[in-house]
Amino acid sequence: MSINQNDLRVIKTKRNLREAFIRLLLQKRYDAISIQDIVTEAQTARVTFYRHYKDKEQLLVDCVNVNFKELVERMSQITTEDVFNHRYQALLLFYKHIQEKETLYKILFSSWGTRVVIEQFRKLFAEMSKENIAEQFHVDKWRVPIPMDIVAYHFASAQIGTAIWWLENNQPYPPEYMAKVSLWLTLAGGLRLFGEDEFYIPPPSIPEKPE
Amino acid sequence: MSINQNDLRVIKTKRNLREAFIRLLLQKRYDAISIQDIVTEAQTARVTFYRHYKDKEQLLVDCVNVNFKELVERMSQITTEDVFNHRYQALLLFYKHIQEKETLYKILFSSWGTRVVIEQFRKLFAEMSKENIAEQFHVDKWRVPIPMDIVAYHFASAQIGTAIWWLENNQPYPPEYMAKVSLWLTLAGGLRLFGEDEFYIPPPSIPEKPE
DNA sequence: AAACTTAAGTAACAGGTGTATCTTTATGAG
DNA sequence: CTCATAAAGATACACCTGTTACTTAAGTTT
Repeated sequence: MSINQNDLRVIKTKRNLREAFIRLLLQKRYDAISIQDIVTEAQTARVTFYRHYKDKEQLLVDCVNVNFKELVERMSQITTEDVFNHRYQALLLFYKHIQEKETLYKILFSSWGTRVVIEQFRKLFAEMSKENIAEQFHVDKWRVPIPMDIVAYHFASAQIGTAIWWLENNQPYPPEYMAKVSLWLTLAGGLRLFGEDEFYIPPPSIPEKPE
Repeated sequence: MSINQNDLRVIKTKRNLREAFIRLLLQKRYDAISIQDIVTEAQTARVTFYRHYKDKEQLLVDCVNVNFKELVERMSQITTEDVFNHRYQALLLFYKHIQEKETLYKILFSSWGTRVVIEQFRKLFAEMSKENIAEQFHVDKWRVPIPMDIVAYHFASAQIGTAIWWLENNQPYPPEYMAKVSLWLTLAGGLRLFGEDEFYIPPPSIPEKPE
């Protein structure tokens, strides 16, 4: 029934399509690229495309994923005990990765249809944040009653937002600065903007979850 | 050349299309709705659609915008001097608005193509955050050297992320709780997760902006 | 109320999309 | 090496998209 992803022909075909797509993305906007364009560039039949991908978006997701394995791989090699430092290193790699693939990511982020990329980033960070925060929750004497999912989503989205700003404004600051700012905003929050004691907010208590 | 937006016929036609679209969205997925479907439902000609909207997405943006005017209107009527409380009230209205239009927004958020909505939300919050933060920056004795744009994007994205989580998880908590959590995470950040003094991070100094 | 302006409707077209059927050919298991 | 298997290629189809040229009719203006 379904296609054997280990078949040499499949691997070749998919790589072919990905590479053709990337080549086209360097030439024209995402929306302006038709499936026909992609298969022509990849020198294959249109039907073949549909055998592997539901639509153009799925091909993009595949491209982004392949690229991401690299980033995830790098992040997994960070060797620090310090959670704070770990988070900083991860963010730094994140920004450096975007910088390294500047041309590609600029294109990816610039056209609307490609918010796919954002979604992938979000998932990655949400996963990462979840782990970090989970640890903290265990050793945490405060036991802040906020569901971890919310925290993960909140932090991940915040970091992605900052990164998008950076990209859309042509990277006015170096990755080191961005990682530091992003981390600082996430951890210290706006608290300092308001003065520390003046606006102290007690952690909200968790309400009954209705069935 | 361009179409007179005040012409009664135009107003009628556009409202017609919006309403037809919303009706269809309650029946099937965004992707599954064709322009043909919309104009059939609206009892108008396909060409008419294209006279007013570039594509399906632009119609959606219009729908979202119309809905948003309401929210923005409500937010503008908050009458508190206290910045913290103002922000809480705004977030509360935000969550209540989503809750009020639950069915619609669930559909809007559920399908990928409709991340348009997120984009609109993001803009709204970025604008709001900017204003609030701008004020704070003026009276702030700390003078934290982080560009306001970054701060706005960071906070806005964080809040949107939290809201999406809430929607995607079928609103397990009441709006009051969500507004409080969202605000607490934004302002107090994860600082408390790590213990306050232990991980104190000095605000990053601003680097030279390269020409 | 009549005349003018301009939006809506009709019809047609060149592309693109996604799917089904059948043939050819590359791959990998024995 | 050979053969069964399954992926790639060729062709055709119904439907959708975005656009143009032209006609009809609703609305605005005087």
